[in-house]
Formats: sequence, structure tokens, C-alpha cells
Amino acid sequence: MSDLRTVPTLDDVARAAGVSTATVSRCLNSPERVVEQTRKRVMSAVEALGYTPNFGARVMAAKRTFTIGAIIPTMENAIFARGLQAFQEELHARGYMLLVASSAYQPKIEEDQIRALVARGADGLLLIGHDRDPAIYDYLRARSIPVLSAWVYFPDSGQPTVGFDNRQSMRALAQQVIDYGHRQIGVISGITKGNDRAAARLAGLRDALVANGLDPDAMPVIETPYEIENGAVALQTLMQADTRPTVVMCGNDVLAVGALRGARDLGLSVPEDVSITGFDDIELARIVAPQITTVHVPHREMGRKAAIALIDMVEKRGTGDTIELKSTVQLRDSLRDLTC
Amino acid sequence: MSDLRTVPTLDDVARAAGVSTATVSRCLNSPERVVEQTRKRVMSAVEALGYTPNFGARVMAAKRTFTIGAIIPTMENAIFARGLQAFQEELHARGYMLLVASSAYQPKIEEDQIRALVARGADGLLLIGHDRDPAIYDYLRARSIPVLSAWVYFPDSGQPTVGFDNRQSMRALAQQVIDYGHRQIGVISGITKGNDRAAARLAGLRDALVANGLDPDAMPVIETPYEIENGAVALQTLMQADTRPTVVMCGNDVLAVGALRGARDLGLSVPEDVSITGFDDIELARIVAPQITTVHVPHREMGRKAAIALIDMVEKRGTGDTIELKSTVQLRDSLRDLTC
DNA sequence: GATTCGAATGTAAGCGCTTACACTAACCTC
DNA sequence: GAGGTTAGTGTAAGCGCTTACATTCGAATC
Repeated sequence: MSDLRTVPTLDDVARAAGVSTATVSRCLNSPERVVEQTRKRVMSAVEALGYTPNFGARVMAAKRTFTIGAIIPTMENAIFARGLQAFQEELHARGYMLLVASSAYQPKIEEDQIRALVARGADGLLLIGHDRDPAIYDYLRARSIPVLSAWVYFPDSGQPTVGFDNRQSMRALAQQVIDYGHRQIGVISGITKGNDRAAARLAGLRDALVANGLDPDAMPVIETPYEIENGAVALQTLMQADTRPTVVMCGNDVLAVGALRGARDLGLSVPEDVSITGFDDIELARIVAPQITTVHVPHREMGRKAAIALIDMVEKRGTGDTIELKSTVQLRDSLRDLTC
Repeated sequence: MSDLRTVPTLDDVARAAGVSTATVSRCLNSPERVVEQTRKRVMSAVEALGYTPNFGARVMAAKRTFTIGAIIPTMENAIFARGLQAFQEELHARGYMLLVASSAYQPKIEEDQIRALVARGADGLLLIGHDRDPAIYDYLRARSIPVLSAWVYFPDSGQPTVGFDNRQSMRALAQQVIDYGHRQIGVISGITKGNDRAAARLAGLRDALVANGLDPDAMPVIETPYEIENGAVALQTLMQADTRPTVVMCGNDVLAVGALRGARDLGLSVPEDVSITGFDDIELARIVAPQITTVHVPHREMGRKAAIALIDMVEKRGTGDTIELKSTVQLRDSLRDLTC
């Protein structure tokens, strides 16, 4: 067992079972087309030799791999973890395998990863967000690789998306904040360049201000990568301004948790001295004290639906419709109601 | 650009450039063997046609993919995130690509993933932990796929490992706990079946008790999957016993954070009413209040060294030595010194 | 100027698999 | 029982690439 010198091929199995390679292939891929007796013989040869199909060859000949690729911006924090896990579970249940790569929020790397995944035979791709170089969409179309953009809802994009409306969601949260009497709003946003979700959230925030007769240009905004530490630093910067914000709204929960720590380091208490809000409702938001007011996103549902939709596209059952999921404002202790 | 009907092949490029396929192939793989003038001609044909090599074919013919596969038990929490990120960064810097799959802590799924990754042409594999069916190691050996086991240090295993000694590390932490005067120790462990790290940590805990003349069998142990919620539930169970533990030691930080919340829900304050310890020192451990006493693990260093070692193995430079990293006890507020 | 040599390129044989098509029996149908 | 089906299997043509080996040709050598 432990000194196999060489890997068995279809040919070896065929020879061992006394049939043609075609029959072996059929046994593996469409067993119902082979009579039971033959199949048994073949299968025991497969077993005996410890045969496993060579994937490269298979891909080349059949052009199907039952592999789905996903490229997420980061693995470092949990933003995508839950959704991706659900995505993977659903894929697994349907006989597909998931391959993940991460792009570190860099479009160039993402492109590399897309090509790499396609080259490795991915039948379909899950990408996060929607904005990217049109050339990459052409590339995928030329190869008939279905792509689904998740974490965004963007019905008119021409690309299927599954997710929620980042802009509306943030607007709703901001409306709540304003209804609570906050007028001095500070913002810690993710980097908006090359990140349509971050940009949409920021835009939603501005929408809310405008709708309430506030001046969006007067609002201090710090853009910084999604890392806890950055949130802490940014909060301290915001609190050093002449007119201190009464609330700091963050582009996601990671930044919000950082902001919370930043406040604590400054000796400020939340929400008494300053309120903080997040976005995503990842586990972190409920672990810290005070728990963070945020926008709840149905991560698992999104992952599951993405898997179903993408497989439909791959198997040519679906045309790749856009699916909208509903997010909800999740009120918790980190946001103070100033009207009380 | 957007209506390419078909994907260009090597042949197309060769025809366009007026050279043979061999020359095109050489341009791509060992440019120094082609004279400059020809190379330029070929390259502009490549550019013009938007050619990208077909991976399946390449794998089949060359048997090299510059792809490394990694299988981690879970993506849901951050235990492996940081290390994996560093692993990926190092791979990327050296021209390799990372493909990740997750096994949900199930050996059967892990085996599937291993086969899938190998089939997809992975040049090498990073696995977490060391214990698994010997047949799978045979399978990999037969295909000459180097494997590196990470997150463990296990010099006599015959397999290269890069990581730290889970048993010793936990023993050191437990020693500290005992030195602080704790005698009633409750334990929330990960599931030890099929998880050598969890088992080793628990064993290390027992070692410390024995070394200090305490009875390890008297120690209440709850095994539960690594999820925050489970930590909370387990803590409540432990605190309902007749003799309440003065400290609850957890198999990792995720459980510890859960335990912390469980304590809070019970109206207990940490560390006054009960101390809590974790393991791994993920970001979470410093975010919660009180911050958690834990075992610090050099995640990024581990990821980076794993990448270097694995590439060495793939490129036949290294024999796959075992690399030990040092963990350190990280004292924080969640552990109370009873001797003061 | 004939010979040698080596660098640049071409030729063609696989790599391991799938599948269209061809073939062979066995079984119906009238 | 001739002709027509049909189910089961075999034959062989690729899939797109790499690379050992063959060929060519200009420069160097004597």
C-alpha cells in the first residue's frame, strides 16, 4: 500500500477489468449506462488499483469540474466568513466543491485570482461586489463562465447579483441615528476606491443627511482599511476635532469595534460620551460591551441563495436573476437616543 | 472585445505569430531560450488574441501548477485566518497561488477535499494538525505531493510539521493558573475526537494537574465545538456544579469569549467571581472586556514559515524538516491571582 | 571553403480522459 | 425468418499543452 510507484490511469483499470477505457469512464460518470455485472467488475478494479481520475485530463476532455471558485477581499476578519461557510455548505450538499482565494481588496490581485480559478477549471465564480474592469467580464463571457456578484444588490448592472442594497441600508441606519437627535455625525468609512460596497454605504449616509436638511459636506469622514486598529485610531482623530461628533458611524463592524476601543482608550464611555454604529452584524458586534448598533445582514441566507443561484447558472437552469435580500437596522446599546 | 466567440489556444497564437506551438510555449515558460525578435512577435500575438493558457492541459503536460492547497477546519471563526493570510501572502510573493477549502472539522470531508485539491493539480498541501488516516498519507506519497502539517509541533511523526507544542503550551498556562492559587479548575475543551490539537491541549492541562499533585479526574471537562455560543452554555453548566470552579480554562479563545458572555449572562463578574483563560490569542481576546489571558501563538510567523517550507519541499530544495515555534503565556485581566 | 558546432526553431509524441460514432448481439415485429 | 430496434460495449478522435528529439542555419574553426 505504501510503496505504489506510480499512479494508476483509466487504461490500467480498463486492462485490469478486461474492458475498454470508454466503459470504465462510463462506469464513473454515468453508471446507469453500464450493465451491472460489468460495472461491478470495473468498480472492483478501481478499488483494487486505488484509482482516482486525473483532474486535468478530465477538465480538458469534459469541460466540467463541479468546482466553484470564490474570491473574497479578505480572510482576516469575519465579514465574509459566515456567508462563505453557508455558501460552501450548500455547494457541498449539491456535489460541488468550493475553492477560495482572497484578494486583499486589490483589483489587480482579484483579476489574477479570477484567471487562476478559471484556468483551474472553475465552473462558476462568486465575486464580492460588482464594480470591476469590464475586460474581466468579457474574459469570463468568452469562456462562458457564469459569475455571480454577492454582497450587493444591483438590479440594473446587467450582471446577476445576490445581496442587499448597501446604500439604502446605510441610509436607513442613518435615518434612525438622526431620528435619535444626532446632528454631529462623524464617519469612519472603509476605503471607497475599488470597493463599491464601501462607496454605496457612504453615499447612503449622505442621502440621509440631505433628506434631513443637513449638510453632507460638513460631515467629517475618515477612510481607512477595515481593521480594528484603524477604527481605534480614526475615532481618536475624529474626537480631536473642534466640534466633537455625538455619534461615529462606521463602515462596518470591524471598524466599529475598533472605534469602541479607541473611545475606551480615550476614557470616553459609549454611548454616554459618544455613540457608535457599525454595519454587517457579525458576531463581534454582540460580543463587545456595549453591543453595537448595526445593520443586520442575512449572511447565511445570502451564502445559501448565492450557491443555489450560481449552480442554476452553471447548469443552465437559471438565467442569473438578481436576488434582493433584506437588511434590517439592529438597535443595540452603542447608540444613544438623545431625544429621551 | 465583448463578442469573442471562442477562446484562443496556443495554436492560434502560433499561427498568428508565424511560429510553431513549441516556440510559443517556450516564450511563455522559458523566454530566455527564444531570441528576442521572435519573442516580441509572439508576445504581441498573445496580447492581441488575449490568450491565456489552458490550465488543465498545462497540468497534464507539465505536471506543475504553482498552486498550493490548504484545508482548514473552519472559516467561521478567526482561529486560522491570520496564519492563513500570512501563508497566502508569502505564497503570492513567490509566485504561487493558494486554494483553500474547509472541512468543518470532519475527517471524511477533509479527505474529499484533499483528493479534490490534488486532482486539481495542487503541487503541495497545507493541512492543520497531524492525525489522519494513514491511507491518505499513502495516497499523497504515491503522487509525490508534499504535505506540511501546521498548527502542531510533532517531531517524531515522520511528517514535517510547523507549529508549536500544544500540550506543553497548555501545560505552561495551567501551571501559571495553579501558581496563582487556583485549585478548582473547570474546562471547556474543543471536541478532542479527530482533533489532535484539542486533545493535546487537554492532555497538557492534565499534565499540569498531575505535576502539582492534583487529581485530573476530579476536573470537570465539557467538550463542545468551537463556537461562542457553546462556550456560553458550557460555562453556565460548569457554574451550576456543587463546587464551583474558580477558573474556567477554555480550549481556545472562541470558547473563552463565549464563556465570558456566559458569565456575564449569569451575573458573574470576571475575574472576581470566576477567572477565564483561552488559547490562540486571536484578536477577539483583546477586544472583549476583561481581556482574556491566553496562550499567544505566532500566527503570522507560522503561516510565513509554512509557506517557505512547503515551497522548498515542492521545489525539492527541502526535505521537510519540522519547525518549532514558541508560544508564550499571555497574562491579561481575565485571570485572577488568588494569592494576592 | 569545407567542417564543426551550437543556438534557434520545428515536429510530433504523448499526458489521461470523454464521447461521437461504430459495432455486435439479442430481441421484437409482422 | 427478414428487417428493425435497442442496449451494451468498443474504437478512436480529440481536448491544449509541454518537451524530447530532429532540423536548420549562421558563425567559428582550421
